[in-house]
Amino acid sequence: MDNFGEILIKWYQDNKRDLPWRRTKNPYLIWISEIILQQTRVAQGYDYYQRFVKRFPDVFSLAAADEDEVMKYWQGLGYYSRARNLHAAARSMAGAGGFPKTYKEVLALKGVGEYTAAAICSFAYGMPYAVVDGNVYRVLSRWLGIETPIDSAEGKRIFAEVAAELLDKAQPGIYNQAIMDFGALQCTPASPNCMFCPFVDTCVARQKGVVDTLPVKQHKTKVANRYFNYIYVRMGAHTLINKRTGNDIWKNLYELPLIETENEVPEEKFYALSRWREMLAEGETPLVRLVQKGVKHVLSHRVIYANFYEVILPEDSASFAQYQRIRIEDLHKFAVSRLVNQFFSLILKPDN
DNA sequence: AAGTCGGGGCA
DNA sequence: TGCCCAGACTT
Repeated sequence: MDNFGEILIKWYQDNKRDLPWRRTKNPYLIWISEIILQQTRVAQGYDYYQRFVKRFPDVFSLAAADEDEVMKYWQGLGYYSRARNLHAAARSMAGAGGFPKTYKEVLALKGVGEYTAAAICSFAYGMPYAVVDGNVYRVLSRWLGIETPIDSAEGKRIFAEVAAELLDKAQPGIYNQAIMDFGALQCTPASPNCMFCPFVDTCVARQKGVVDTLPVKQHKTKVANRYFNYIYVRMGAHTLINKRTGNDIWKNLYELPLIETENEVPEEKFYALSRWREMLAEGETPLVRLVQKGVKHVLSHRVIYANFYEVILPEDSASFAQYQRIRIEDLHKFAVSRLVNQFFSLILKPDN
């Protein structure tokens, strides 16, 4: 036992996790799991997978669903373009008769890039395509001592070539699962378990003492602030919502009427905002109060500071005419961001 | 090539 | 706090 793949697969047999999407060769189920797990830890995506495939057991049931319902099943998971693309791809596949059988066709599905296509085709069809994900970058950069940045064109090329060369072409599915589990469980980003690693004697990074510095990433995301002022309108038993449609965060999720500002707007100045005045019908002076102030919502490259105002208007008010009017008790049926959802949790409690 | 898109877990 | 996670898409 002297080559990388054999040692890796031996480690995998002793340490692998028992995961539901590993118990099937159904390309649809594998596809769903791979999309859910993009930039998402297994622990975070696990329950979403179970609920999703129970409701949408095949490509036709997913294709037949409304996008709003698909988004609701994705609520809270993040990167919502995954859900939109998943649904669009399902409709495309249903129209074509089912899940595609070739790498080229799989790669052409919306939301499926080189990593996901390799994963699906190796796991479901046994095709010899090597996955290159965050785990693979880490494991290979350390074992081989590759210092080329993984987010450069040259780095992507080099790692793809090395990964393809190391792939066990007789059992590509097992090998791909093995290298990813090895990265997730053994060769972890922080404090990897080098003491009990089967590659401890051949790992270049270990020999050079640079395990902590690999893989190299050249680009760091800068974080910008945004300021949201949400308006919770109460008109008797009704409230108002809106679907986000622009090319922005939370596209196709619902939210309350929103006024975004360049800077933090203190309560005294909120009432003078022109956009706020324009939302009101002529002559209406609603009862307004600031319910939640300065809620900090952290995303990967944005920090949102949100204020939540409550506005009380008569049941037959003509204000906020451009928004969708729904019963307050139906709020839970719409897919919303974590930020909006935490506000709903607060206001829907009986003691508020 | 760089920017954008969520949310959560970890040291 | 900063970094990372079974990445893909747009500009």
